[in-house]
Amino acid sequence: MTTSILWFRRDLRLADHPALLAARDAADEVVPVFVLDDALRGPSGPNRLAFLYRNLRDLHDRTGGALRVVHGKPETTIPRLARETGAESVHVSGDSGPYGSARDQRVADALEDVPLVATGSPYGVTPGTLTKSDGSPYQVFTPFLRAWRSRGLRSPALTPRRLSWSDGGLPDSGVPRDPSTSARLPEPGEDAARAAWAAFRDKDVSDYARTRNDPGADRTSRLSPYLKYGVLHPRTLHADLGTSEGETVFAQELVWRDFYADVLHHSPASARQDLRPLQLDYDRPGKRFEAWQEGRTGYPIVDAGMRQLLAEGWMHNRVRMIVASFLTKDLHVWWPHGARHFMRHLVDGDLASNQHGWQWTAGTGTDASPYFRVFNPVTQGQKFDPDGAYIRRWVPELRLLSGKAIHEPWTCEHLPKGYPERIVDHAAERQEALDRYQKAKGR
DNA sequence: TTTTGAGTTGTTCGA
DNA sequence: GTCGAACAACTCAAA
Repeated sequence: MTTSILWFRRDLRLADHPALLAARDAADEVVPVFVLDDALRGPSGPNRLAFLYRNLRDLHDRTGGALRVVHGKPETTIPRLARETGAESVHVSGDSGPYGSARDQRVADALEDVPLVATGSPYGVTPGTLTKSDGSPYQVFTPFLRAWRSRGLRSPALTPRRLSWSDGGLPDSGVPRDPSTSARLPEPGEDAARAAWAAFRDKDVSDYARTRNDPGADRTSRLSPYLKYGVLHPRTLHADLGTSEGETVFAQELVWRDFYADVLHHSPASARQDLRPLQLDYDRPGKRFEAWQEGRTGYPIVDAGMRQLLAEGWMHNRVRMIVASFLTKDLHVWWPHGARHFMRHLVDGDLASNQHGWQWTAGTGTDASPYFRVFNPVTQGQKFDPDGAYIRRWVPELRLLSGKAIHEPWTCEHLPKGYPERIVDHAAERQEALDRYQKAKGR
């Protein structure tokens, strides 16, 4: 009897899983394991951790109770598990992130004679594989998208009909208790993920090109938490998509994930620093930063978004841009402060998408918005939440305001009870942001 | 080799 | 109200 280990990381599913097939083909029985790595648990925050644990319980059930969840450093636990189970190979989905790639190298070294076999990745195209004709990485999305499309779609991996899971004789200490969180998190598990995808595909994707920017309608796919942990693979989604306008736009949104993962793969330091330093003068995060975190800025669309983040561990993408612009351009705070707050709370917090989404807004990233593109929180609200449905949902103090006043409550004779004054004047701070940029340009 | 045009997500101002 | 211009600098691919 031969044994292989399937080490799950960001691929918590059994369907469309190439590394799972590789593990099965390599041995008679497969021992599924997951390592709770403190280096990753620390920055995850309770929302993402709770969602992770719930998905691990689903995976435990799906593997007939064979999944073993172990604590410790991967470079010590994986070799130990390989010894204890007598595994002849360890299989993973590749990880090209700054932490993951270094970790996998350490594990491969520590495993010595037992090969660590990487098959596939959490992305439609493995980061690092699409390059320009001169071999250098793409800096701009649209050429990346063209290259992505011309490469062609890969077919989903078959789901094995029979698979001999084994616990390898290892003790089952179970999945830890969920950390305490009051956020309403999405339903965990592969069935829930596939149901969410089917519902979106059958209904909302047809009108996605139009409705995706309407936070009140709330008709985006909400699949990001499943994609983050690989409960769904983007390849599965691409394979199901047709060529209508909505489907094309949605597919393109999925490619953004691949693009940003590719950028981070080539510039790992950009997770913590400016990809393209601007040398701007920034303000230290203080009281205003706290007001932003808590949704008390006095700008309704900003406060609605920040409160949704705390309540759901998720924020509509249009609003993510608005609140990011507010922090970086109106409060002049360096983007990593905002990105860290997002990563603490987001249930979908993907390092590449989050850090580079922030850098796009801040103007320090690849394909960055020009410095003069400063979002106006009032006009953004009027344009994308015209009847104020989104604001009313998240800022109850403003529920009774008329459609027009809800984006500018300070124009009312009395500010509604409990709602704060504006912490800054947008017009003045916009000018301040432009002035600071002009100053930095001379450096 | 050089040139040219287009490039996720915006705002303001003045005609 | 509507519309075009201006607001940089750089990447990339096609001509």
